Amino acid sequence: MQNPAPRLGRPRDSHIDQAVLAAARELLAESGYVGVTMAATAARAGVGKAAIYRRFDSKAELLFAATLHGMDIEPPADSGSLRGDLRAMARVIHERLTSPAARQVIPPLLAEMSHDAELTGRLQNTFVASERRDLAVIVERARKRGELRRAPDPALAHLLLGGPIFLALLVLPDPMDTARLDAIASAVAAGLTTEPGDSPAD
Amino acid sequence: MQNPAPRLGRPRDSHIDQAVLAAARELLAESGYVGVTMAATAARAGVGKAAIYRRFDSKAELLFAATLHGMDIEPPADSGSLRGDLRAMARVIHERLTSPAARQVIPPLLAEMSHDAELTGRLQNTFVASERRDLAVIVERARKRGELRRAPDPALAHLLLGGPIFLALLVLPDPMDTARLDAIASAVAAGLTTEPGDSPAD
Amino acid sequence: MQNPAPRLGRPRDSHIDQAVLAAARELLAESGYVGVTMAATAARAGVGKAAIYRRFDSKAELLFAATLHGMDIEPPADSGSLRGDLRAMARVIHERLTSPAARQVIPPLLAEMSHDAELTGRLQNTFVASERRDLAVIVERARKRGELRRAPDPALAHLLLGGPIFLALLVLPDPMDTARLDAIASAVAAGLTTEPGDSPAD
Amino acid sequence: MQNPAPRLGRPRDSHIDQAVLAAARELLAESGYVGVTMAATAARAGVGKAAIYRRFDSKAELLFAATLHGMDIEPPADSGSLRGDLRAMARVIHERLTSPAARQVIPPLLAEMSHDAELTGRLQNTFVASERRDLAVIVERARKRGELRRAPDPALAHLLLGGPIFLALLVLPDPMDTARLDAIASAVAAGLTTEPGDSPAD
DNA sequence: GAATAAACGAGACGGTACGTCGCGTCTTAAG
DNA sequence: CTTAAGACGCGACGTACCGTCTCGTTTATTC
Repeated sequence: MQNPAPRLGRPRDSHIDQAVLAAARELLAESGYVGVTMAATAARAGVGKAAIYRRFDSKAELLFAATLHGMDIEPPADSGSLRGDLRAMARVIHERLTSPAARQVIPPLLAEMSHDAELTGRLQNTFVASERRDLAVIVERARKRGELRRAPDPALAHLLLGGPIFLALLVLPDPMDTARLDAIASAVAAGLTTEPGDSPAD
Repeated sequence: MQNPAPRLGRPRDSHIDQAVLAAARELLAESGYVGVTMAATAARAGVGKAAIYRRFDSKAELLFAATLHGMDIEPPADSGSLRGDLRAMARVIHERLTSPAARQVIPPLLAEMSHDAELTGRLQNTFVASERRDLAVIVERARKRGELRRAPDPALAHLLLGGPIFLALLVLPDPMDTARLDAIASAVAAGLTTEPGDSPAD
Repeated sequence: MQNPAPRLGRPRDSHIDQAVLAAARELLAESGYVGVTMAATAARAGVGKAAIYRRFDSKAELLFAATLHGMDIEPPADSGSLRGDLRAMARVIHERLTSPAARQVIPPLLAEMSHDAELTGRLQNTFVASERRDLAVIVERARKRGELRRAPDPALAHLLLGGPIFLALLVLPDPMDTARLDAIASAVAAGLTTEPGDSPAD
Repeated sequence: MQNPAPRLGRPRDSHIDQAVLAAARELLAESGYVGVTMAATAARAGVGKAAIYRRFDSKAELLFAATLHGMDIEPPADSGSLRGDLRAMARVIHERLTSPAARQVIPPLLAEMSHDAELTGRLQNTFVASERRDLAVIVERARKRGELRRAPDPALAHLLLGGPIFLALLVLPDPMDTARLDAIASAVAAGLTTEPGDSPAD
C-alpha cells in the first residue's frame, strides 16, 4: 500500500479500490497467484493499470491487500482453561491460513519477502504480531488461573502453536482436521504447563 | 532431475553436472533465487543452456538439486532420553533449513509447489518423510524406555517439532538461537509425554 | 488554439498564457520536443494541466504556438532586381526556419500533420500561404520591371526557393551559410527568368 | 538494423526477417505509422517481440527497413540533355518519396532523427548521398556535352532539384503532377546553366 | 573405420508479464 | 467559470526470463 493522505487535487476514487481488490480476488480464485496479471486485473476492474500502481507498489502488495489485509483475528474468549484457549486459538489461526485465497497467496508472498522489506513488515505484522499479542493474553490468563507458575514467552508459545499449523499448510498435501488441530493445542498446553525442570534428564 | 540412462551416443559429461551446480550455487549466493538466471548459470558454468535442461527440468529443479538434494539427515543417536533425542533432532532440522543456500531457496520452492507436482514430491520426500522416519525411531525408543505409554503418531511429532522451526525460518527476521531450539524440544517432549487424558478438561 | 471568447464567469488569466508559453519554450530548449511534457510544462509554469488544455488542444498546438505562431515574415522590400528580391526572401525564409526552437519543433509537427487537420491548416497558413503571397509580389514586380515576360506561378516560385532551404533544414546536418543561400536564390532567379521555350530540347 | 554476422549458435531465421517486414508494411498501410505497434507487428508476423528487437533497435528502424531500405534509385540514363536528365531524375526522386509507404513513414522518421543518430545516418545515406552521386554524374555529363562551362556543386544541384519535391511532399496537400515536376526540372536546368555572372546585378 | 547417435556451446525463438510513461480528460475544493 | 492539483482510462514502450529449438561440432559406441 502507499501513502494515504493527499488533500489536494482529485481524490482517489474509492470505488476503484474495491473494484481492483475484487478483480484481484476473482482472478486469484480462477487462475492462482501466477495467473493473476496486472493487466488482467485492471481490465477486469474496468480500470487503467496506472490506477492500480498508484495504490499498490507491486503485484505482491496488491494480492496481500486483496486477501490478507484486514483479516484480523478476534481476541480469544476465555474458555476456562489454557488448553481450551489454545484450541480456540489454533482454530482461529488455522482458519485464517486456510481460506482458499490465503492458501494461494501465502507461499508466493513468503517468497517475495526476501526482496521486499515493506511486504515483509506487513506480513510479520499481520501474522506474527497479532497472534503473539493474543497468546500473551491467553498465557497471562492461565498464570492467573494458577495453571502456570510463570508465564512463558509468548513468542515461544506462538512458535509452538502456530508452527505446526504453518508447516502443515505449506508442505502437507491435505488440510488438517479438527482432531489433529486439537491434538496440537493439547500438546502445546502440556508443553507449556510442564516446567523446564520437571523432566528427569536435562 | 531427469532420467539417467541412455546408452547410445556421446555420454553425459559429469564435469558439467558439477560445474552447473556450482555455478547455480554461486549465483544464488550473489543474487538470490530470482537473480539466478538459466542463461547466467549456463554462462558461468561455461555450458550451453541445453546442457542444463538436459539434466534439470526447470530452474526450480536445478536449484533444488544445487542446494537441498542429498542433504540427508543422519539417523538420530540415542541420547538416553526423549528430550535429549528431540533436542538433537531439532538441531539437525534447524541446521539443514538455515544454511544460507537453503534460506534463499526454500521460500520460492514452496511457492513453486503449487504448479509442480514433481517438485512437491521431492520436497516432501526430502523434508517430511525422512524427518518422520527419524521421529518414529525416537518415539519408539522412548516407548521402549518407558517414557511414553503409547507411541504417538510420528506425523504429529513431526509437526510439533518441525513446525516451530519452519515458522521461525520463514517469517521471523533473525535466526533462532540454541536456547530457544532447546526450549522448543523440551516443550514438545513434555507435550508428547503427557497423555491426552492427563489434563483435567478434555 | 481554442475559441478565444468566453464572456461569463472568471476571465482567463493572461499571465498564464505567457507563463505556459515560456515554460514550453524552456523545456523545449532543455529537452527537445519529445522531452516536453504537458505535466512538466504545467509544473514549470506553476499552473494546472487543465489551464493549458483550456488554451491549446494538444501538445502540438502548444508547441506550435510557443515557437512558430506569430512569426510572420515582413513583406519583401524592393531591391531593384528579381535576384535581389529572391535573395532577401531566401534569407527571411531561412531565418525563420532555423531558430533553435523552430529546428526542434518543425519535424515533429510535420509528422503530426497526418492526424491533425487543424494543425495542418495552421502550418500551411503560416509557411506556405504567406510565402506564396510575398513571392507573388516579387514576381509581379519583376514582370513590371521587364525581367520576366510572363509572371510564373507563385506556387512554383515558392517550391523552387523554399524547397532547397527546407530540405537542408530537415536532412542536412549543418546549417546553410549565406553564400549557399545566395547561390540558391540566384539559380532560382535564373530558372524563373528563362522561358520554358528557350531551351533547345523540350 | 544491427550487426549482421554471427557464426555461432542458432542462425537467424531469414523467414522471420521477411515476415516481420511484411507485417510492418501491412500494418503501416492499414493504420499508419502511429498505428503500427511492435506487439501487433510481432503477432501479425507470428513471431515474438524479441525476434523483432533482435533485428531492429526501435520501431523507427523497423519501419525504415520495411519501407525505405534498399529502395535504391537507378543511375540516370543519358537523355541527351541536362534538362532531360534532370527531368528523369526528378521523376525518380518523386516516385521514391511518394509511394504510399514512404509518405506514411518519412515525416515521423524525420522527427525521430533528432534523437537517433544511427537513423539519421541511414536516412542521409539513403536519400542525400545516393542522389548527390547521381546528380554529380548528370552534371558532369552536361559539362562534357558543353552545356555547362563549369560543373556546379552536386550538393547545390541536389538541393535545387530535390528540395521542391521534398517540400511539396511534406507540406502540400495534394501530390504533384508530372507537368509541375517537369517545370521544376526545367527551372533547375536553367538555373544551373546560367553562370553566376550572367545576370546584370550580382 | 565408418556409421550412428547423442551430447555439446551458442544463441535464436515464441510467449508473456512486468513496471513506466505520456496524453488528454475528469474531479475535487478554493477563489 | 477559472484555477492548482492530481487521479483517471488507455495503451505503447522496451526489458527480461523461461523453456524449446536449431545450428555446426565433438565424442563415444556399434556395425
